[in-house]
Amino acid sequence: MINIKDVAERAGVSSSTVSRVLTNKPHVNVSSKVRRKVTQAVEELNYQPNHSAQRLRMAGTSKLIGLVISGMLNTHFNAIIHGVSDLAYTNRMNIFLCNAVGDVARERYYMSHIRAERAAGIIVNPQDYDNDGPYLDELRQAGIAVVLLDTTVKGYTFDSVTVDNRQAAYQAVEHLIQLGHQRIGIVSGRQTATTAHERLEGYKDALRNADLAISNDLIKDGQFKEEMAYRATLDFIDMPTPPTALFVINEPMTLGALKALRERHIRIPQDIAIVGFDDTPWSAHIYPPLTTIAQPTYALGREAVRLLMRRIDEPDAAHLTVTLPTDLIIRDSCGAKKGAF
Amino acid sequence: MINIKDVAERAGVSSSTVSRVLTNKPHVNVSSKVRRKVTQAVEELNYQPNHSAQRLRMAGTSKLIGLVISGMLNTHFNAIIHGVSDLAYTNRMNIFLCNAVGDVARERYYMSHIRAERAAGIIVNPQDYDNDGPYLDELRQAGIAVVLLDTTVKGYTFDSVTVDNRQAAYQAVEHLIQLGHQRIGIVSGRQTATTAHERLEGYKDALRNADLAISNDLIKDGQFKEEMAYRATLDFIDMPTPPTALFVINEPMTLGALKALRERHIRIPQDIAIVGFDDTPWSAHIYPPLTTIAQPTYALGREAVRLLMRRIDEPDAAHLTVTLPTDLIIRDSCGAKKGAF
DNA sequence: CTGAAAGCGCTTACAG
DNA sequence: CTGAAAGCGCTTACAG
Repeated sequence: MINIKDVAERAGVSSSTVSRVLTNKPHVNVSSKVRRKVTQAVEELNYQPNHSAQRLRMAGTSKLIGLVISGMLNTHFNAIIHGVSDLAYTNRMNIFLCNAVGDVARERYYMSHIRAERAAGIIVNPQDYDNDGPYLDELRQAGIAVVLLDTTVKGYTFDSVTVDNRQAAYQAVEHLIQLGHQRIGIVSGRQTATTAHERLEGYKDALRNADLAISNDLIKDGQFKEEMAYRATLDFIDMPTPPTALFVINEPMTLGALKALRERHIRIPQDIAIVGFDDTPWSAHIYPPLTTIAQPTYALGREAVRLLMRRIDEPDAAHLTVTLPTDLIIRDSCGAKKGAF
Repeated sequence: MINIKDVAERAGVSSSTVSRVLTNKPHVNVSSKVRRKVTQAVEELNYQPNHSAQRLRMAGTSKLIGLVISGMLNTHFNAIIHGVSDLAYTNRMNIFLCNAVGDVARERYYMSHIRAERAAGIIVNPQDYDNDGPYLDELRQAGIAVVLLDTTVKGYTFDSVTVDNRQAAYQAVEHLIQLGHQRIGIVSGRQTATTAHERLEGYKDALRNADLAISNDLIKDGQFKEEMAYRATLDFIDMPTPPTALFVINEPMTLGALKALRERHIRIPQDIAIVGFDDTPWSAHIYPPLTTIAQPTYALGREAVRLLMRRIDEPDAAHLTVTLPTDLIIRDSCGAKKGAF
């Protein structure tokens, strides 16, 4: 592996000079003759500066960012990664992808890795509202910019990018109520995630607002997982008086609910209406086309990077929360297009 | 940001000693008293060794791997990333995620970044069969282990993990032929990707084997993109004698084809049968449920890491190609379940 | 068992 | 305009 000294030797200059032409700063002058010799040597040797050495030398100018997400099997996060990677590329920042897979210990491991790498920043979808705060604050203390994605964290304020989950859920459930549903079940997620908590609150708001009772029988925890939602849905079906509509608060769980309904030959929306959360390219093609809350996923990813760049530039700027709009996409699974119940 | 010297000072030892207890190598001895003092100081100061410095010092022992994929909006790659990230985590390797987005220049940028980071290895889905070889060989010369994913590269041999694309395509098209189809269109991809090339060859094999003519009218390039496939499908529909069946060779393009068919109210499979490539959790829920070739995506990701670890350990081992099996999942879009034409 | 010293590959004041 | 030297934070022979 060739280094700056090799280049210097080949070009017949000092390594200081090589560095100068390569870093190419506005106010340092190098004669064009020397510049040419160096450039040529770099090309001939196919020299590539060692980023580790550069980072070591220039502490605090890292071009690395950590992206910690809680799962890959979810179009929501996939699209966020897409948005993050695009704007990161524009800024020539490089991404450590950290897939926590819903495992808090693994999330912690990744956080410490990001610190050990002296990344400039971290974009994270915290999994543990109650306990992640101190860990993230530690990163911040260590000079790493922190931006939260989707969820927030107890006791600490960070820049964050999210949607109004409560309002979005309210809108979804209100829509079902307007279609005449009175018994609406919700397949919710881990309440340690603020997204799940807020979506559940939005569900309750909508019921309250319509003077409908809030019944614990109609609230089931699918833990954001397909399999758990599958079982929760079966439980709903097996109730003496099953709900006439279901609100399922993420994509994998919507798949689980659909699976359960299919197996039991429950017709959608005639027997049970469904509204999901998160739109995917497939949503329009399923049977029946899925009514769902769409999040601006790609934009969420981009905004996260934007906030991060700002925080890196101005570590002491006021904290910002960017809230992006959601969209209730009405298709057929809610029954709206076939008339109210 | 605190460093090893701070720890040494606090513990009242030299930084050599701190390093010794932290690296914790089998045959170096540190008295348990000193060990305790160091451990305590590390905890009190919440010290985290600087990975860049470690890498610089211990050249050739990087724990970083680059993962270069050609797109994020594709369940295939998402699941591969999942597999890669899981096994990487097991090996405590960390991932630079590089989303080339179908852009060769961006792919090249990422390759040079990975080299500049002195990563231990790179797992890459090369986009350009004709020209990527020399770039990847350069990485290899620089001591970076290379594993190819899905596609290969002209003129150079690397470890690679893939499926038998030609055979898989053959099976898909043969299935359509057995159902009575004689005019089978293919929505193919960039021929600079070996996957696309091989799938097209498999398509031709199946036609030839059934003594059916290979017509260029029935071969359209969707460039692996939804929008292009949408247009290609419209073109198919508008032919004087449209095909009675379509083979679409990846997920985004299948979405595009479905969209075109829906818009024109073409019934599947009665008017046109469809077989896709790549299974997703949604495939079973669409209307009609999609017949498709499923790839073992998660396993592909894991195998790629396995090959990479092997190559890192034994840089001069013989090159390996791991070929994983695909599965033709017969649902309804091919018409098999409703009887042959 | 422990410490002082060298060196990994860079960048950047400091001289000239 | 260019070079010699120091130093970023580590690890590891080398002494003792």
